[in-house]
Amino acid sequence: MAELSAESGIPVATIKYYLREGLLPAGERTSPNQARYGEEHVRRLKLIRALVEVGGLSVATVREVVAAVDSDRAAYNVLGVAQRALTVFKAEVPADDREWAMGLLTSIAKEHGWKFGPDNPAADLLVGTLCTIRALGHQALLDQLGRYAEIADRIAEADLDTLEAGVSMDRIVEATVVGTVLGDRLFEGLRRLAQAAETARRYTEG
Amino acid sequence: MAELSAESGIPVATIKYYLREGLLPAGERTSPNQARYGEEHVRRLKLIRALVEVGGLSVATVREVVAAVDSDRAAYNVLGVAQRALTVFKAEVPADDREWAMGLLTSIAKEHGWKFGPDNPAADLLVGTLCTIRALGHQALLDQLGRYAEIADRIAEADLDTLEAGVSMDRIVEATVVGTVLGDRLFEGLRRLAQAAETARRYTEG
DNA sequence: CAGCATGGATAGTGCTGCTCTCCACTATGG
DNA sequence: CCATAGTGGAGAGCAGCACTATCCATGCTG
Repeated sequence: MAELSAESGIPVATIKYYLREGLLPAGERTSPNQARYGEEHVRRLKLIRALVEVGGLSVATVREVVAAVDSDRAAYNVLGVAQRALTVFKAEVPADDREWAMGLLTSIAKEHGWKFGPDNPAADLLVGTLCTIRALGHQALLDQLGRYAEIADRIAEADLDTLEAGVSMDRIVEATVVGTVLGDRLFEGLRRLAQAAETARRYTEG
Repeated sequence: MAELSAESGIPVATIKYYLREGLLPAGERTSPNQARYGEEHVRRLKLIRALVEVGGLSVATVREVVAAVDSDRAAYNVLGVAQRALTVFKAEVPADDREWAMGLLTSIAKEHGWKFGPDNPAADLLVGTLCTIRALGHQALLDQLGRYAEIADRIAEADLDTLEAGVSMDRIVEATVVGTVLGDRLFEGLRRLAQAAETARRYTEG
């Protein structure tokens, strides 16, 4: 275990904590008080740290995510499982606001051929966010929703191409998770830089 | 204050806490133990809750953000101030990894005409995220970076159009903050739905 | 066989975001 | 004029989270 700690740079106490919390599978036992840890444990630890430090996920969420990574090796519907664990909207909004947002979202979805059930967490996030934006009175942002949706289609294409491109089947689940969590952060950063550049482009010669 | 609490749905104790923490400006005093709160206080409370609950910001970050909203009414360089408060990457990466990521980012930035200083928080976020993705061995995601950057340019255009469209000058700072924080969440949701749709499109008839 | 490391369990720590209690004071209804 | 309830303000308290430290029986190692 000291070796695993040295390799990953994570304190032994923290590794024990992750073991307890079920984020990291137990090592292969060689005796009642000895266990062997392999490459996959190092890999898993890196994934955990990435999700926690970069992705900002809670330990509880990471547990769900790695459970999905471990169980659903059928790759089929991976995205759904990952999304269910990763996307949550906790604040609550009035029912009639929800209805309005749902209507808006449904019309957008129809335009883009998106389908979702009533319990879809991404739809829930969107409905909540839309309501919040409206409550704050930023109509202009809502007016652009269609345009943003169009761009989202572009991104999704790129996302799926990424998965198809270079990922072996036994890592596709992990790639999906990384692509979702780190992909969000990546895009956040790119958007910020692009915003700054666009601002400069528009207002610099003034 | 009871009135303010009723109007906003936030407990009095919490409002006091926000006052103490400097998120909410003090009300107009009418006597040593009485103050009047106006429309702008309700508005500010809504903003705080939106940033905390939907945006997931910490109280400390919200303090910085509202400080920016209050001070920099010159609209000029608002984005920079908002970005500085909103974008942080805390995990650390080895110096040579950083260098590699910086090189990659610089070449992308050159292609897109993006400019940034060495202390730019968005660049920092990107460098850290790129290093993490590489450490996890997801090369495919890095290969798509140029494509993502292109899409980021599209989004930034939409973002700036949003600001120019319907926002009066005295709210442009708030609109920037909302557009950044809630805009990220909004886009997250759209991306998820689009991903699900794209997945269905590609793999359904199988 | 001495001594240190191991897996495992339990308790403790520091931080965050409230929440509760107390206080001196004052607006207000009777 | 006075009892009551509500106010702004300050301090302590509390629950949850992500660790971190301590302890222990065991067993491997020089």
